[in-house]
This record gives sequence, structure tokens and C-alpha cells, in this order.
Amino acid sequence: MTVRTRFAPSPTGYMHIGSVWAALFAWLHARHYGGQFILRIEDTDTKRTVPGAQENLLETLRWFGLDWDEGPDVGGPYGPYIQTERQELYQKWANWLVENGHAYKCFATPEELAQMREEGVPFGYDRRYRDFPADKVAELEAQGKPYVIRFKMPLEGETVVPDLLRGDVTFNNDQFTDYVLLKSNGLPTYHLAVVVDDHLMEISHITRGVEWLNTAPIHVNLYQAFGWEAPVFVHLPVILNPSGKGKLSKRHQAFTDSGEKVLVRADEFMEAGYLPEAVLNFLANVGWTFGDDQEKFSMEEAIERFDLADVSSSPTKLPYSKLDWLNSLYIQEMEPRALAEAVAPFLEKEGYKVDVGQLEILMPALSVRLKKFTDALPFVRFLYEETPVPPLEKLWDKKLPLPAAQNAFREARNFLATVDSFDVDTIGEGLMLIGVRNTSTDKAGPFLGKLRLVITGQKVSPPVFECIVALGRLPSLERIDAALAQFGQD
RNA sequence: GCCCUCAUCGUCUAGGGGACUAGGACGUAAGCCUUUCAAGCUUAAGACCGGAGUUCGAAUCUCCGUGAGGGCACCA
Repeated sequence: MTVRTRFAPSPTGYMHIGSVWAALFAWLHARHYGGQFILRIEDTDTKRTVPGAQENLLETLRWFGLDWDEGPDVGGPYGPYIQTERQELYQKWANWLVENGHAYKCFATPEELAQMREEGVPFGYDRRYRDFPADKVAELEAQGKPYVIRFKMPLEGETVVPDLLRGDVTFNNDQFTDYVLLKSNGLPTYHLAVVVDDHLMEISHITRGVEWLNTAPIHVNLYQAFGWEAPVFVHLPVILNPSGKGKLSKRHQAFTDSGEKVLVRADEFMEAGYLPEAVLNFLANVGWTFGDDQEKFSMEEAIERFDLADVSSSPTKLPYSKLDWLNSLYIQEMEPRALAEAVAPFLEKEGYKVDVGQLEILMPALSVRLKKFTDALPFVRFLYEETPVPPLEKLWDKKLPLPAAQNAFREARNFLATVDSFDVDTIGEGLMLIGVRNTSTDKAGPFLGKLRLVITGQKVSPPVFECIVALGRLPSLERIDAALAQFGQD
């Protein structure tokens, strides 16, 4: 049997990173077995549908490279892939269940339901229309009374849900009532839609969060009523909020130890400057282990080893600090040019006019310092903004006394003004010599620190030589001249 | 309240009766290196939720607690 998995989000909000995680696992499984990965939009709750959410879902999957073989945009032999476009199908099968005695029309009004709930009727519904006489049903229908179609859940016994990760999970049937399959507006509930679609689309493994485990008995009984073979159920563990309680959600914004906002929406990861392949690598390490004590791997490598059966069933938190670590590894592998191009948009967003060639000069030195693209900002700001001229007291110290400092800056100024080849190696060599020569220690450090402050306005920056080359000869000389002026005339 | 799931270092995890002195990774700390900050290298601290049982032997199997999470809609 071919493996066919699906990702079936509701367009009720923007893509959540936990959804990406679930989609990734379904995708990896399909790819491992050479099967298909299907995208289906579950938009039957029209009241909660958010405009733009569907687009965001597709865009996010594309950004991550989680490609689907069938879906709303690409079509496929089992379409349509949007549930609101499959209405007749659900109606047809709901009616089939009614005709075959597995479901019935229920005319209970919202008021009646509310009253039952108030009276403490279990599940808020007492199955009052389950065995309603056929002629009475016809009568009510003739009167145009609105109704829903409810499933006849078994009244006694047990239902066993075979779960790939948890084994057989047994539920007593007295814990259920007759659930609505088709709403009065003609649209299906999740229970009907998911079973009909998964069957018709020949899905082999259904992956979803554990929050669905408790309703899986409905689905198991539905498959039975239809006489269909159920797919393999895979109830994935929840992703918890890293700090605080409950599952990871936007509603309870959490913060990391370092005080940063915990990212929840997929597009927040893009905006923060993470690489999609790094995020996927990170997610793949949660609830699944690549093996061989190896945590950095490509999705191609993951596909070779992945199997849903190996996924952990324990709830988990996302280890965000590992994302930073992994992302920094991926950044270090980038070519300077590509890195510069990747960083550029983040600088442009800050209003800087970016020259990628100029930026590229800094990248070999910078790549090792970035956990994510946005980290580049403080390191390269000196290229785009005037730096304050440091006060005199910042330009010398014990290891570099005032006269020596002045002398060193003079020499540096002359050297940079006249050196033929304005490249990192050449100026580095020259400036090192100047630094060493003018200090009581045998290190250039004391001088280079002051020079860094003059060039970048900061105590922390990429290596100064790179900074000077990237800034360019004239701007660098100007900044040194301004510093020199602080020493006054002598 | 009822039902379901889960439980190894701070975090993500390996392990599935003896190979466990419980392994790896991130993070943390220290040292080295050094042009600041990083990176890199070396080292360190750090865990089987508790209690019963099964067994010659339990992190591993069973039960009971406890804790955490989830579900009980004409929402998904």
C-alpha cells in the first residue's frame, strides 16, 4: 500500500510552529516511503475562518520547502482539496449513514440543547431523536424544521483506537454521545469531514495532535459504519510552552531565559532571520532522533531514516537555544556573497541603503558571530551611521599612554592614507606593527581597541581590519582624523 | 467531576531486563587561544518523579500514587 500522509490545517489563524512540526513529520514519512504528501484545507468552520490565513499556510510550507503532491493549488486526482468545496460529498455520505441506520436527523433546537446542558444532561444531549419514528421525522422535515445529522455511537461496549505511538487505547462507549456529523448549515463537522476525506483521498497514516485522541473513537466507529478500512492513527505529542504552562500558544506569550520573546508563529521565525533548513533541522530533533548522536543533518538525510513509528509520545518543549546553535552552524556554511544577500533585506528594513559588495567584505568575519540574520544589525550599523567621536579619555589608557596613543593614530592615519593595497591582510599587518610598536606590552590589542572605537563607535564589533576595509579608505581616514583632533595641537 | 495521554541532567534526547560508573547535544561554568565580541579546542557540574511488586537482576515489565498535559461543542 502506498503511503499517503496529509497536512490538514484550518485557516483559522496563521501557521503555528507546532503545525510546521506536525507537517514536517507527515512529509518526512511520505518522502521516506516514496509516497505522497497531501495538503488539504479544513475550512468547514466558516465563522472562524481568517482572511489571508490560507495564503499564509501555503506560503509558509513553501518557505520551508515542504512540497505537497496534491493540494488546493496544484490539484490532484482526489480533489477538490478544500473542504467547503466538497460539501456534496459529505452530504451524500451523511445521508448514506442515515439510510443505513448509522445516523439520524436531529431536530433539537439550540434552546433545547442549552436547556439540556443546564439540566446537567451528560454531554448536553440526551439522544432524544435517535429513535424518533420515521413518520414524525418526515413530518418535521416537511415543516421545514432545521436539523443536523447525528451519528449513532454505540450505546455500550468499548471502542479501541489503535495508535501507532501508544498502542491500543481503549475507551468505554458510555463516555460518548451521538455527535453531530452534518451541521444545520449543511457543512460537515470535523468528524465527518476528516473520515470521508481521509478515506476518499486514500490517506494511509493520519497524523494529528493528541488532543484528537479522545475523539478518535468517533472516527473508528465511523469507519466501521461505512465499512471502510481505517488508516493508521498517529497522535503526535503536544508542544508545550517553554516557560509557563500549557501548550505553546500565541495567547500566552512566553519568554526565553535571555528575555527574548518565544517565537510561535512560523513567520516570526522568518522575520527573526532564521534559515528554513535550520528550523526544520531543529524541529526534526524534537520528538524524533536522527541517531548516531548526530543532531545536525539535512532533510535529505532525515528522509532516509525517518519513520513515524519512531516518534516519541511524550509532550515536549521546543529547545529554542538549540535553534540558535543550529542556525549559527548553517550560517557559518554560507558563502560570503550569499550571506550578504541574506542579511541585506534585514538591513534595508531598518532603512539602510545596502551595498551587498561592501557587506560581503565583512561576512567572513561576521558569519561566525551570527546566530540569526538580525544579529548582524549592531555589527554593521557603523557602515550606515555616523559614529560619535570618542572623547579623549577613551583614546588612551595605562597600556597605551596618551603620547603613544596619539602617535599610533598618526602613524595609522598615514599608513592607511598611503598603503597601496587596501585589503584586510595588508592593512592588518601594518596596523598590527603600529599597535605593537606604540605600546609598553608586546600586543597590538590596546591600540586596536581604541581604533575599533574610532572606526565603529563600538567596543564590540567585527575585527577592525575588516571594518576598515568595508568602510572604505576615505571614511576611515575621516573618522581617524576626527579622533586625532581630540588630542589637540601639540 | 469524568475520561485519555505522558514522565531520564535546566532543556532536547539515547536506552526497551544484565553491555549503565545511565550516553550525546544545547545551555551553564572554568581554562586555552585571541584584536573586542564570537567561533574553535579542553575540562567540569548536572538526570532515571515516589512507593510497592515481578525477577537472581529493573531506568527498562506490572500496579498504586504524584506531577504535567489534553479532551468532554452544530470549533477544529
